[in-house]
Amino acid sequence: MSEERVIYEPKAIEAKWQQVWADERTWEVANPGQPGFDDSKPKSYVLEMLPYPSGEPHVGHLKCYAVGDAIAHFRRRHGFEVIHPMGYDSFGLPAENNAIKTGEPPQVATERSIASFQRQFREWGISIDWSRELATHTPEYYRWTQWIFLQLFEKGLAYRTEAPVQWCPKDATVLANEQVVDGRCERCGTEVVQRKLWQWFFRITEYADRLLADFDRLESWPEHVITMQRNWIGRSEGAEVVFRCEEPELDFPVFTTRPDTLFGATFFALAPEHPELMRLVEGTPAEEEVREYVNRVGRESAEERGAEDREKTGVPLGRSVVNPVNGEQIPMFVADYVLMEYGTGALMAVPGHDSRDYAFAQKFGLPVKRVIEGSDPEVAIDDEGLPYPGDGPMTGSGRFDGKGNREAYTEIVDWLASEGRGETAVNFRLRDWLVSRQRYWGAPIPVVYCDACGEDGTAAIVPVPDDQLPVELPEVEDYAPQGKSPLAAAEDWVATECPRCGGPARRETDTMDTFVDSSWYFIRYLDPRNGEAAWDRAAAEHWLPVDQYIGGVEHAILHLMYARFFTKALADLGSLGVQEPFANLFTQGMITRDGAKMSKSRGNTVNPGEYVERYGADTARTYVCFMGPPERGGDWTDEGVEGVNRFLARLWRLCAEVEEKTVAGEVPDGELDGPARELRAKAHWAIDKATRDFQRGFQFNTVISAVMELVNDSYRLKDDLLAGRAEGGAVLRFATATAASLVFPFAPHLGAEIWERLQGGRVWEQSWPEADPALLVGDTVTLIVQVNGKLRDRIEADPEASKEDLLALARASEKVANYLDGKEVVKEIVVPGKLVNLVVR
RNA sequence: GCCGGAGUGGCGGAAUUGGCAUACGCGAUCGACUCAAAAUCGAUUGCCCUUGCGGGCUUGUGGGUUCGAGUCCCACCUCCGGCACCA
Repeated sequence: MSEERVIYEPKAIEAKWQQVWADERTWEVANPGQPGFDDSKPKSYVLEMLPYPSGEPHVGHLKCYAVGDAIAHFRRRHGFEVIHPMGYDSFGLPAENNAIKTGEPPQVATERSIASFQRQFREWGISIDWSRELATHTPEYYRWTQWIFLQLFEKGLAYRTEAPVQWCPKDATVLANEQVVDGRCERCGTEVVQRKLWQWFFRITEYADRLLADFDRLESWPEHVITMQRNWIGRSEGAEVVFRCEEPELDFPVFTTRPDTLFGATFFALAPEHPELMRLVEGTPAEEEVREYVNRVGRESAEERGAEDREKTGVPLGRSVVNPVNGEQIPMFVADYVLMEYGTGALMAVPGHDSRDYAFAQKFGLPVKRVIEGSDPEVAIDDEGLPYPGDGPMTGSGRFDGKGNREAYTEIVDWLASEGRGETAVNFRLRDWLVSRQRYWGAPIPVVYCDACGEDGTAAIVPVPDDQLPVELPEVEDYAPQGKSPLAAAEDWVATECPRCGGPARRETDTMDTFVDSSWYFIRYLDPRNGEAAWDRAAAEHWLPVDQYIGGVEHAILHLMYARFFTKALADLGSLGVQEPFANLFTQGMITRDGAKMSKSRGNTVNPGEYVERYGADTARTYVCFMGPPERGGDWTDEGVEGVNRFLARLWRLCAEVEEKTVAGEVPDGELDGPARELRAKAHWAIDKATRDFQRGFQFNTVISAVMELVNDSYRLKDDLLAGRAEGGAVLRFATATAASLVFPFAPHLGAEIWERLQGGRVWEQSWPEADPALLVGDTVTLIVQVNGKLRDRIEADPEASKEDLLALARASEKVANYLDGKEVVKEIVVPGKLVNLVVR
């Protein structure tokens, strides 16, 4: 090279290696029993959440796959057989909304977007096993989504019922509870309204306890994700207690976490949606007012009703129930602070010890009764110190008076249980998963309705038999929902034959929530071309669970909980041998720009393709890993990208010079001195640091900074090394190749190229380098000398020096002597190899 | 309100077990190269006082433990995320 300038041109390097990986199918792995299966290696399943293909990949995708790919490479080079597949979560609303707007069929836009993702994943050099690629919108895939649905149906885990559900008027579909955020549709932000509709549900509530208990089976999940799921499931222990209404004769069970306050119940409230409500008031003077109230509440949005400082409202029913602990008649109300979705839709109100009941009692002039001694000034409103939510001795509670409320709690429940009027109970906030959608672009729910097979004028639900799957999406003209699924318009498709009796029947026209598709894709990757079964049991057995899952924290509740539920249900069905799908979870933080979340409307989006074009994929990938700890967010800056590009270019130029001026060969592992000794030690330090930080929670930012230090030192020492003996050149070559080897998981093209030039062969076939522990100990250590805890001198010392030697060294320091002058040393602290602290008076 | 997480230079961040605070990168300043610029290479860069030598201060705030605290304990402030009339 000599005078000619060496320029880092990533385009050529990247194209070269991408071609190698494609031609040689480098990242493909075989299943047990297939040719090429390597049973000598332990397996590792590294998986990033599959992308939703809408438009072009954005910078969040780049980060997710850059992080996952680094992990995959690291594991491969630690001797693992790594399975690292990719697919597309390709059903869903955006493609359909686009279709409504433009008339372009959703499959066309979806497949165009998939092509763009495929191209960019290849341009980014992500090490994907392309032989396992899948897309959830293809009949080959959703055939098995439908099969799983039917398995759940047979087991009673999928069911159809009429229930009040959240309806998004804009998207004209129902939503799962999890998809309603602050009373608004998660996707479009429209306020949702409640409707009573016939819908399909998955019985996830049956798994609530196991979803909680099995957090213990996970190896490593971020604590906050577990906490969020735990809160979402919302398990409360308490009691179910029956309050009897004598006129009309009806039993009203309630759930309470405070059976110890039963003697303080002074009224009783029902949710406006309570099924027995109208029966209670029919033909009474209260009927009119109650009906109006219920209608008014029904018109309100979930957001209005859930508003924080909302004043309590309600209407007396003119009826009463009997408190089972003391026989008192207490008045009944309908009140909208009672939620039909939680507990039994009815509650016993204890205004003395619950602030909401207290507020209601105040408004309606109802009695407030103290049954537990004590006061909490933080919440107490009145002079009596009520309401009081805390613990204390019982009062006003008959024979329980004087006992601690915790003790009374158990006794009251036992007593009610013996009388058959109550029992301990557990309640969950978690609701069953509403999976039907009145939309086009999803997997059809594979059932038909047959009048002939039904009874009492209701049609029978008949599952579509396995050999008739998939139930393929029909083509339609108009994708716009009309309050019912657009599939309903495909009349030829809807009209079918009953698989049971052969008579005329109608297909279900709802499709499945796309979260159903993504709840099992990680299993399909293991056997993606299987036309006979959803997966081969042996393949699933071998690869599962996912050893490392990587994705955005926004899926902490929805996707991750649904996938856990599916895994457990499929295990119960005998189709899987694991209880948890994802042993380790890593959630990457969001990249912002100018301190704000990227959005088209704000105009602060980053198109990764542009940066890949300008600086190369290696720079873009390394940058997102270097910005900060990957689990945290970070702000994208062009200067930062340039800095990383500068570093890679610097490494590239170093390689060029080393290639020209040194010869390939082993590093002398014997005695070295001077810069050769120093740089060899630095290389081993970098190996050690990079390896530990990689393992310690994927701290890629410091892994990369260690490689930067190695490159910086190589520059600093290279002229000396090249001018000196041959060993110097060998060490420089070793240091440069080591830098390439360590940076490979982030910048795979450059890493591969430099390794090939300097050492020959494929870097990904090399074991991850190991630091020689003997070289990690320096020739000297810097002894910190403190006087009264303040740094006064640094002295180079022998790492093996004894405490006495170190003390003598410290006392011999002139700088230290100034501070000891005329003072008495009262204490000497010596930490061998580190510091001496002299305490003087 | 409840439950998490975080506060370190001009900026992103580092600091492994309680032991050199500010690694690495960005930005800035200066120098070399150049007619010049860019690129590159090298140097400097926490704050304050000081011509210099040198000294003092510094990890959101206040206290504590310790020979020694960014790190541990107590109280508080601020920001971010999640949940929120859940009986």
